Amino acid sequence: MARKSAAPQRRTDQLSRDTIVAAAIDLLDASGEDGLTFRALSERLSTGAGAIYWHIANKNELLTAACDALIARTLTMSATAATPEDTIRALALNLFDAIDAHPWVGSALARALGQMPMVRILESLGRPIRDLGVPARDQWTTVGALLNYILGVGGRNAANGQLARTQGLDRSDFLETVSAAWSGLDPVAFPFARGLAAQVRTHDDREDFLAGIDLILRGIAAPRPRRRG
Amino acid sequence: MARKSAAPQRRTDQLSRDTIVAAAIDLLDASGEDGLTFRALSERLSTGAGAIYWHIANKNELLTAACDALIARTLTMSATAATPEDTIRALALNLFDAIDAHPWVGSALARALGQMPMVRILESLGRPIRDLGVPARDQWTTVGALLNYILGVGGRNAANGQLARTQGLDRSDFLETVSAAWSGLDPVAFPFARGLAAQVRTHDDREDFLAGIDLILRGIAAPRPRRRG
DNA sequence: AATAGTATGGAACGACGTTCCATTAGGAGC
DNA sequence: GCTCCTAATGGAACGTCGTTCCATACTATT
Repeated sequence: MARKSAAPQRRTDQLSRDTIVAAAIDLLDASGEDGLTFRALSERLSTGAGAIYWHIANKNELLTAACDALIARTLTMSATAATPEDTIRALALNLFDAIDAHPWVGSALARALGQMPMVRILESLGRPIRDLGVPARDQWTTVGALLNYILGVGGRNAANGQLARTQGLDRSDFLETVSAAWSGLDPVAFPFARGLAAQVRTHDDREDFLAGIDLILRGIAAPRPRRRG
Repeated sequence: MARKSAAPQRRTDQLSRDTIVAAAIDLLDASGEDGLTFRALSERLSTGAGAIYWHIANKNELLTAACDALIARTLTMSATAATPEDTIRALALNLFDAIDAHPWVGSALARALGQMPMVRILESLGRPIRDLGVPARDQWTTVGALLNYILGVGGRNAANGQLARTQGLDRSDFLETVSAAWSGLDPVAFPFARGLAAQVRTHDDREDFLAGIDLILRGIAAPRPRRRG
């Protein structure tokens, strides 16, 4: 007896949130931010968009979940080091490497404001910050400063990855272009940027990131000026 | 004599890049990042998408141009203050206020890597950093740290604005939700975040931002440890 | 066997960025 | 004056996206 349409073949294994998140991470790693679409996801999981939406509210939630899975994996690697400073340094470097390897994490983090992935990072930074002797009333701003710095670097890294993918030029080509552009800036209006053009070509992102962390750590250690009132 | 189709009525005034950028800024301010579409832009300028594309390469370039116009306007307001520290503080606060008033600038900045708006900020930070006595070899990382911190805050602000617009809840509602969520976290796994839940509700973004700038300034002023090698 | 709730796969909708194209105004050369 | 050429315009059309909808099929529970 003929049905109205051919019956769609059903899967035997159940689809699950974790399966979907794992597939999303694969897609993001393979094709960048733009690679995560419900069509590509459907094909990869041999299903339809509707089935995915049964487990996931929307794309943003999926992106945050993928980001959280990766951040959680990254943070569990970070053990405590000899000093609180070294713990923070190691933690920050682990995050940098993770974001560098998966640039989409940078932009996903920025959109996951008070949610799990950020909370995890906050928590991991919290203990060493307390161990540094930062008084309770300063802990909020201190961890915030570190977090914002890391987010800033992460966001830049995400933009870098996105640019490289869409423009099709690799990192050194891009840096060469920027360096040349800065060299050609008006020397009266932009003397400082002109002077930095050479470093655009030769700098090392990872070293610079760590130098920034060290700078902030020095700021944390420095005595605070007396408050007003 | 009848033509194939009604002749489209032509404008007498010329469309220009500046006109388009100005209209884009209006749309972004009025309706957020998602408010800038070529359809809305076409309607506002009483033209078609094709005419806009004659002056602008693509949406990303338009967004960067809008961002640059606003950043340029913001930075020209910033005069030099009594001390280099105060100059940096004033500059950073001007940027914060601009991003706070126009949240889309935060995410536009992140995507405009080596381009004009970033160069402008870099340049404005460069002079006071030199005046602080930062040696030439450290200026790159120093200005980078400040820039990344500002970008991080900007990105968070952008996400905030986007969230508020799409979810339809205002800032205090959102903070209340986050604070409640953090209070409900597992006290064993997340003691630090739990302890910060109250501050989520009561903190002041602008003050915290300035506290972060001060922290970094203290780090800049602190003596650097001797290098290896 | 009947039913209710859970889960699936794919079609359809509306909106977006971008491309294409027919058309027009304005000036240069004659 | 007229013709050409180019800069510019306005809107239709294309392909893709996130999301919604719905007919269908499994799986317990009665």
